[in-house]
Amino acid sequence: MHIHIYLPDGSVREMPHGSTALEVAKSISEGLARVVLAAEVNGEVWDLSRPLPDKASLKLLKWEDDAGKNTFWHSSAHLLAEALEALYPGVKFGIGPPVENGFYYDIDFGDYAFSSLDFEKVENKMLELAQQAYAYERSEVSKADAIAYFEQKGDPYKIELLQDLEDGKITFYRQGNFTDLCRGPHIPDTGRIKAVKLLNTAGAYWRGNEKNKQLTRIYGITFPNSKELKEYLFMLEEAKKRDHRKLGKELELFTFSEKVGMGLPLWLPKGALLREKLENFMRKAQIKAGYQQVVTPHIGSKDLYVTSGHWEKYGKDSFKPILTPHEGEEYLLKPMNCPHHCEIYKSKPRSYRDLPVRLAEFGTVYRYEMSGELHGLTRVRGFTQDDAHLFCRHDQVKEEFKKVIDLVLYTFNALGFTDYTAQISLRDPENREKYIGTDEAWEKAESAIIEAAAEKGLKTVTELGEAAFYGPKLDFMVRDALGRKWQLGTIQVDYNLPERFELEYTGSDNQKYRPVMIHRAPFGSMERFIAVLLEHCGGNFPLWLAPEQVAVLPISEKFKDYTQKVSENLINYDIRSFIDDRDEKIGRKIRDAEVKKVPYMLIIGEKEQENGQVAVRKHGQGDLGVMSIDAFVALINEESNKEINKN
RNA sequence: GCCGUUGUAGCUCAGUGGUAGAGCACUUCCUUGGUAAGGAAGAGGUCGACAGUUCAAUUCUGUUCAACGGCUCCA
Repeated sequence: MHIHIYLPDGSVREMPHGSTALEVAKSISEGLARVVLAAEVNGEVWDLSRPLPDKASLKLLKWEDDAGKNTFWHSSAHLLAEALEALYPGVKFGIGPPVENGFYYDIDFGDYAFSSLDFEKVENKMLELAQQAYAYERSEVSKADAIAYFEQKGDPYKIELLQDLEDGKITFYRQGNFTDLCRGPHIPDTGRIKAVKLLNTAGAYWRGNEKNKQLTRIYGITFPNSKELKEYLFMLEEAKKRDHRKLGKELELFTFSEKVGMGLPLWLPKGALLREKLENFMRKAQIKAGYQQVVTPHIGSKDLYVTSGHWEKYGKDSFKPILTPHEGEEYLLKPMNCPHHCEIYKSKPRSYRDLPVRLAEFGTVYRYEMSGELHGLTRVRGFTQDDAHLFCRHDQVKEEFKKVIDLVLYTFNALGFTDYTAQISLRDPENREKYIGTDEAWEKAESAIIEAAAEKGLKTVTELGEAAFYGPKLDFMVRDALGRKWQLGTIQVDYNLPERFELEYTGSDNQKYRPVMIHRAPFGSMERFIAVLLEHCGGNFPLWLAPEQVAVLPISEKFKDYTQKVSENLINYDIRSFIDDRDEKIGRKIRDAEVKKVPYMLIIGEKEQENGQVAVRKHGQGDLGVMSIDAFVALINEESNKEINKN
């Protein structure tokens, strides 16, 4: 009796009945058998030790495959649990899944405060257990037996998990002395794990619910060899160097002050200049796209937000209302610009001929974020949105949506973002009562977004249940230096606010109609965008954005007058520069300008003065030779123009 | 908000139950130097804040504030 196994290259292998994926690997080569971690059997990931069915399509998963890594890390989580059980008898186990970079296990340590000081001990224990090369053994158990096992062991979390599982589909995995409830699959044995590093600990609520007990989550990562671990740790160090909080301080872009308040960034001169450049870029693009700028106050009457529905839904996330001293009127620090813009729309009667009306504002908003949530510039309590609201007719929605996608892509392109994902967020079909608005309106909005994204050729992922309460949306997400995902640009359809504010326009038939509203912000917030941009370019801004474009470096004070002349020339051409006239050697001035990541340096000495030239040095590249001032100005202008207009 | 870690000079960080340290930055002086750190001197700290223990606390204990790593949330 033989079975037939189909391999990814199209070949078919004949194996004895009952053969496992590991045996298939061995039949190909011993080397392969040593590195294979798991098997994908008919699209499902399996242990290597399970007998294969006839006519199975088989893919052998190695470290290089994401599913292989996941299996490896999942097995590592079990190894961590085994080590913990050995070192801290009586600990209770939550869940221990693989994550993007490694794995974690949620542990109830009882009264013991587990901390990073314990890491080394646990790492050593893990390595010791790994060396025993215990096999991961799969067994099927009945629900009653499974519950009995954990009752006897005293693991209440596992019992809670078991309650939700269907009898007959429950499996245990055992390696060494440790048995865990687990769907699997796992790598063949612990011996594959050669390098172990625990990364950090964190509190995590059982099942992610704030009302439940908080467990200690231990994050770790493992590798099949120590070289890869070293490389990973090196990469982590490099990423830390790009952290926007570090670069923001070093490059003097922004700061925080306890006195001003947490989550409230202070923009230093260079950071403010950078923001201004980005705002001007967006303003110009928006004018081309037919937007009009408006300005609205930082506070608005509470009534405004009661009308918009935000008070009811997000009142707890706003700063508490401010009262006027005598009348006791209630005002909110504005958490949103849209209600204000609705009132601007209403300030005069609108005709169908006027639509779409596109109102834009760099609007600063204030939202209460929980203290533990604040994070550099990416999560703050006061921030400026590059906000705009488009009021249009139903038949214009899709077209407007597409134009906004164009604007977002133009922006990302100009700033060098190529690694982003577009997420379409739709309503949760199970929970329709969570949302404001009619089914009909929602269906129209959702199909408009899906069609617009498809026609623009966006690569998208669709998430059910991620929509805002008032409408579906399209978000653009990018990753920061440490791999964390951040939402930047957003486009949202809103059929709700026009209703609540009773917005109208007069149609060609002289009847009144409701416009549709589109909220959109290509940057999202200036703060978050700059944070991500800073990490993206590692502080080496494109020339057109660099707060300081040119450092003018005289070799000695003898060339003071000529240096001054060069500087005036640059100012005349709107090139941002500064003179370093300290009593230092030229090598020192160059070093300091390089560290500050100034794109260009001009070295001014006797030769340059005599010939009316400048010696040009480019950041990160070195000496470009001498040229006339005019030639340098042309070089700068050409480079900036090329950067902005690369679309 | 919750759990854990951290808090010493402008920055990066040593250190101690008995009057506080380094490097860089800063100030002054010397140096006038050609493509990534010239030399010397000086100034700078209520050791996050508030209590407690102690003859004595920056050090030990408690509380609090903030930052960091997560959880939860994100119009």
